[in-house]
Amino acid sequence: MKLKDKSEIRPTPNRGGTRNYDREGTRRNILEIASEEFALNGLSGARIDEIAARTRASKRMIYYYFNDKEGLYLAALEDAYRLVREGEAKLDTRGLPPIEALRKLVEFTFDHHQSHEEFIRMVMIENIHHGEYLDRSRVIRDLNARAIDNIAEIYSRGVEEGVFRKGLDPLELHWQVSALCFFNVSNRATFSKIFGHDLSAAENVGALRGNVVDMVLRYVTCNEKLG
Amino acid sequence: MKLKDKSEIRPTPNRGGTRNYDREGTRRNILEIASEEFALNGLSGARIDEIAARTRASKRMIYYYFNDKEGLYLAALEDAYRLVREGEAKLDTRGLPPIEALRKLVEFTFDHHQSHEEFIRMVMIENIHHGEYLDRSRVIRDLNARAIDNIAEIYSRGVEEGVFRKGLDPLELHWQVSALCFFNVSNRATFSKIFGHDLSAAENVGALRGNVVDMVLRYVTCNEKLG
DNA sequence: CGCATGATGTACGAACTGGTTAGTTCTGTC
DNA sequence: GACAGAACTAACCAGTTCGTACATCATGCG
Repeated sequence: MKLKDKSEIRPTPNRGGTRNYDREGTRRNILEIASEEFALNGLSGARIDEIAARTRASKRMIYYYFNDKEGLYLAALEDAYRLVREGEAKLDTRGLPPIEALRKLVEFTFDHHQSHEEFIRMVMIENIHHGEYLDRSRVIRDLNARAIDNIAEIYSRGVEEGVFRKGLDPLELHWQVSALCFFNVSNRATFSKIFGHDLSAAENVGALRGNVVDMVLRYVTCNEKLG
Repeated sequence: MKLKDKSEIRPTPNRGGTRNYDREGTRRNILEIASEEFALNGLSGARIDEIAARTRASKRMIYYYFNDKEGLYLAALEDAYRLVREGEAKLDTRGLPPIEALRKLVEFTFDHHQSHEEFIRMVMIENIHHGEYLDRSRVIRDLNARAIDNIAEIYSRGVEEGVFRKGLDPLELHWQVSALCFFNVSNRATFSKIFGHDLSAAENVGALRGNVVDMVLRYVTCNEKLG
């Protein structure tokens, strides 16, 4: 391993005047293009030359900022997680009654997955790699650790109030919601081609969304609470 | 270098006058190794040289039988689909009352996915490629066309008998079951690493399986029919 | 037998790809 | 305004990778 960026050892003397070319801008530009390419083509499928060509910077800059291809991939993966988790933080279910809170959470999760296909693809790609890069990233694990807090809180509130069944595992619940929201985006290509009917298409996705919510609510609520 | 002694070389009775050593055997051997490599590394990640090295045959034979890398990948994809669909054909729910039939179908689907990780990975990989190879394969589409018949039949029977709710779309139902069974395998790596708890591990998978069945049944059945 | 034909191995090469070398341009500082 | 060092580039390099040309071998048939 080589010397880490000296820029980190000596923070950029950025005070006052508009500093240098555009360190952060270049880095971001590279990262954005790289994210697109990795999400589209996978780790081994993406080409450094292609990324460099589409960048405002040069190929050498990629190695300058990210060391190697894997470093760039990891940065893209971290960025993808960061982006969606930041988006998720916008969901606020406090104050809502448990059933409404859960409904809102499922709808939000569904929509959020739906509108972040690039993230879904990165997660798929990372799973193909057995999560080995996620493993190397403390950042990502920290980022996700609390992804379950929300649903856990809603569930325990619902149990307290007697509207949710006892004995469910919040982690499993989170898992089930994720499954129903993730698959829709991840397997859209094969599913729609096989059945000749695209459930994730704009005109059908609403029905599916409603049924996913329905499925989760029927699963969690006590029977007599639902019509 | 394997000059098999001639006693071994007598497999297929070559009709039509053309002779052969073990045409079908060689083909299968290549295909099996290739399937492993593609499932493990993806289309761009897999290496023809590596596949050839692990094969009993030579690299030349791969091109002889499969033309190019994409041809080999497509053959591996088709084979993966063929294998699981053949396995699925073993499920027989005729005669069972609808609720039991659906339970059996979900359990079977869950287990089947669980025990065919290689297939799941191929489907993931194919989705990464936007289903473009599946698109080229009439074989696969034909193979899958009736994958939905079973659940559709069970559902309509259940509605007739008054135990299932009316108005659900069998295709959507199939989709929901698939989601709950697929995700478990496909996202195992990232999910378990993030939450430090592997829901798909042998000791936990039973609980999850039961809850998936439960979720589907609660969704489909009329309320008063379930405890 | 010997020739046509299909099956197989060996060796090689053109193009590609990740990564590096060597050098240039810009900027703040003294 | 000389200097140090950061930001940046073009050209290159070494190893890889898909694919092929060609020789070879086995067998059936005339």
